[in-house]
Amino acid sequence: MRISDLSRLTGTPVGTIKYYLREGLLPPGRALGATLTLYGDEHVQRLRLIRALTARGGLSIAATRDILSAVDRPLEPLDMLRVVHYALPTPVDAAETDAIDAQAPQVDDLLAAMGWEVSAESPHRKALAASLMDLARLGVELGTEELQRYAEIAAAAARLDLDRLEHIEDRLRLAEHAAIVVLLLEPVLAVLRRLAQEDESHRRGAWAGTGEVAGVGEAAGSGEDARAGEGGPERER
Amino acid sequence: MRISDLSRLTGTPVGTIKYYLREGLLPPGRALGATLTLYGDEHVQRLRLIRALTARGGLSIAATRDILSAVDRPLEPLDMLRVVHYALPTPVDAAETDAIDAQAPQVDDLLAAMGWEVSAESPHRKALAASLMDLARLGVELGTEELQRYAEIAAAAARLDLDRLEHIEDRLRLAEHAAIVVLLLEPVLAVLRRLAQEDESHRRGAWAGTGEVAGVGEAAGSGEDARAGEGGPERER
DNA sequence: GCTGTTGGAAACCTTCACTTTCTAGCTCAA
DNA sequence: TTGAGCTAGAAAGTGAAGGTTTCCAACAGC
Repeated sequence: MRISDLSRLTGTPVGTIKYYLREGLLPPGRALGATLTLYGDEHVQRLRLIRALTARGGLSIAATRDILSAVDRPLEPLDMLRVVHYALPTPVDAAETDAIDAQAPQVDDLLAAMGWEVSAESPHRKALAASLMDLARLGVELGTEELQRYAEIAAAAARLDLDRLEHIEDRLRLAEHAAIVVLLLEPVLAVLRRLAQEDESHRRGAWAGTGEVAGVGEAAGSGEDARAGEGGPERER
Repeated sequence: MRISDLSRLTGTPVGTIKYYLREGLLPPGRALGATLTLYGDEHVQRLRLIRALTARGGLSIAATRDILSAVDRPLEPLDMLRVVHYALPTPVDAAETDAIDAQAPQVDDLLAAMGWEVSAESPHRKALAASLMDLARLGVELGTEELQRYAEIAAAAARLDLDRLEHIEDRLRLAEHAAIVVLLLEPVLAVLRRLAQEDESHRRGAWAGTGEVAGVGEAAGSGEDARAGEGGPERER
């Protein structure tokens, strides 16, 4: 197919496709002449992956390129995961290294307590320390015990994640799936958590207090609504 | 304290503080003259919250403003959660409404199966549908059953989240904590999941095949003794 | 042959989150 | 009381990111 077909099939403007080609996110097609280059189904799939990683996953073009280039190398699953993990943006302010390092023991303790085997160089150690520092500064102390409970939840998610990969034989398909599972299931989990938060706060209606609602009418900025199906506290577990 | 003190205490440049004032993220200080305005501890705390939400949570200035303005209204916990949820960016391409709506039944089924009570207008319904659409297009079908397992994990997280809020009496503190718990615990959970993924893939070493590592860094800390099963949550399986 | 598409490069655009610059007034130590 | 150094507030500028537009010559396909 030609570039216009690719554009039509994926809903991506031709200009954008050219941009991705230029940036090396999308491999070049098969050039048949000065004005004709053909693309295949793999380009369609790749383009969808690019859009999902950038638009949904919020990855930058550079991070996406790193991850895609890793996906194209047939790595061991473990290496694949590491490459994907390392390519991920971990916003850690260089100016705050000291304050962040102060949280490192708590991270080490957690990993030890969970019995997790994690490379000493994993960027996620620092990322976790940075988040804990933020929380501490804001007066929110996550106790060891509570952190462990979240860690167990994360472990359960990770087991499900890896279950999805376990049966895949083909290396390249595995690599692509690893990237998808790691990166695109994260927004899924995040949104499920928010939905669950809403339900859970309905369930705990009693705790919500008695009051009628103050001035909620003008919800901030965007979409507002009246409280639709408000069930109230009559709900069992 | 004056603006320079505020700057020093939080590590935020004066210019940036002025910018936040201008954008309405930070309430104005107490003006004592044409060139002297005093700020208090609440400004320090607010500034830290702004930095955490933007730098760590990745929120835009506009979303942060929405959330902060909600935090300043003493709402019911339930309303607070809703306002925070609604202010969140949910990247849903308007051009794809049709394809997204096609996934709505699956979302409804999930909510019904989980017994979750969620407002019909919740933006997260569409957000979830959009993610499922992406995954489907990429050839990753999340079966109902598997989706439910993730949903249970999310529910467990949500229960922990709300546990943190339950005992808070003061409305304004509660509002702030709700925002923190919803928004800043998300990166924590995400990073814990990644750490757990690494551990889990080590655990499944057999599946990883035999191979030595291609080109990527040091082998992950192999000879560690730290995996004491003590104290911490014992792993089953 | 005529109309429309393509490849490739370069210039351009928009948004975001700050930064810089400027003016004029004020504070405070010497 | 003087002058070096804040300070408020507005306006303009910056740099990165992620495209988008504009060209043009070379085809493609009817």
